[in-house]
Amino acid sequence: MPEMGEGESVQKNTKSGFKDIKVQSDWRTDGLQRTSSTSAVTELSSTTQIKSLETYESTKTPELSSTLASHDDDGVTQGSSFGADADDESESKRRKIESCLVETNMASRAIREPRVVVQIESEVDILDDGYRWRKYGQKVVKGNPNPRSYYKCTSAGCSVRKHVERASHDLKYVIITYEGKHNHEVPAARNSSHGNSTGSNFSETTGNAQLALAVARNTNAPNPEAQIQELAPSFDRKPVFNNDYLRSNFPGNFSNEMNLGSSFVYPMRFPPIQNTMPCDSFGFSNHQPAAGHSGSVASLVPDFPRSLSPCLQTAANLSLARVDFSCDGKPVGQVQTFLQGQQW
DNA sequence: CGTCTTTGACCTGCGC
DNA sequence: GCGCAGGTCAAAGACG
Repeated sequence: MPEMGEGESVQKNTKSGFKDIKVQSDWRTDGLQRTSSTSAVTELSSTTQIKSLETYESTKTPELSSTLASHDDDGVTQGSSFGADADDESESKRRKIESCLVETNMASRAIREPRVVVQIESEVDILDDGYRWRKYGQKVVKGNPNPRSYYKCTSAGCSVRKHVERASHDLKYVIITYEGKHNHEVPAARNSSHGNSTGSNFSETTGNAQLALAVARNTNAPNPEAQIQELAPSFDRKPVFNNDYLRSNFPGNFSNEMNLGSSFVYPMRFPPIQNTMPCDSFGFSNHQPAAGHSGSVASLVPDFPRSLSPCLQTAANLSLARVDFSCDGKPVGQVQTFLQGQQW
């Protein structure tokens, strides 16, 4: 299968010297076959499903986000396909899938597992996102010579899972897919199972990866409504930066409106750190304990773990596909339309 | 000893 | 029904 440029389903910023982080959130219907993001997006824009979506959009209900976000991520998840499968998908199949997007998603939203896909340029496969994970399996997936690792959150009662794999199209990238939502705080004593998470020793790429992971975190919720509700306070957390990491670099304020299913990609640039910038510059408040988030970019996004802050001194680009951050200030860098013609 | 990784086997869904 | 592929289980071993 031809490797497609990573570009469609997951926007990629290619500024030299910048690390790219892509986040793609998704709620999917269990068992629903999915097309690649690319195809799904394309199709949605021209089908009646869109109308339904738009209707929801007008009310800006959580359902909209979840529904729209349902465009797949499998193309991303499977590095080999990365959206390239779009051409391979039969029209009928795609339509079948699309037809399910709204109805099924709506009907089964409660049981749907939220999914967030993150593509990170990282030299290491094992990235610390603040939570503790237990590896429970590894599998070589078709089209990707690199094995996919499966992890579960080790916290009791937390069923969040993630799988990590190298993108077949570019080994520099790690694709992480999160499923589920953590029902607990970031472990206070974070001896991550993912090792190299001691903060300051992170490589640049690792650091960016951490950021991306954190971005992905909590962008998934069993119930979009619940998610949004949760996200709101999360953004208000006050960051405590022990290591002067990137806190002031964040280009804008994340508001309480984090719409998964955004049709935009926000390339977020992380210029050299400026330690003098107050946390409030990001719109963070103090109502959240800093513990567990110190020295981290965690505060930039919901529940950002403290350990995720590494080395963003060097600039980084964040492309948050389908993760809508409403910023007081406009995102640094251009806002790219992810789903042309779609506005939700 | 507790935690985590490894890895082969098993389960399940889907397409033919 | 069969085979394939993805996902999960669980025993065994490694490690601190």
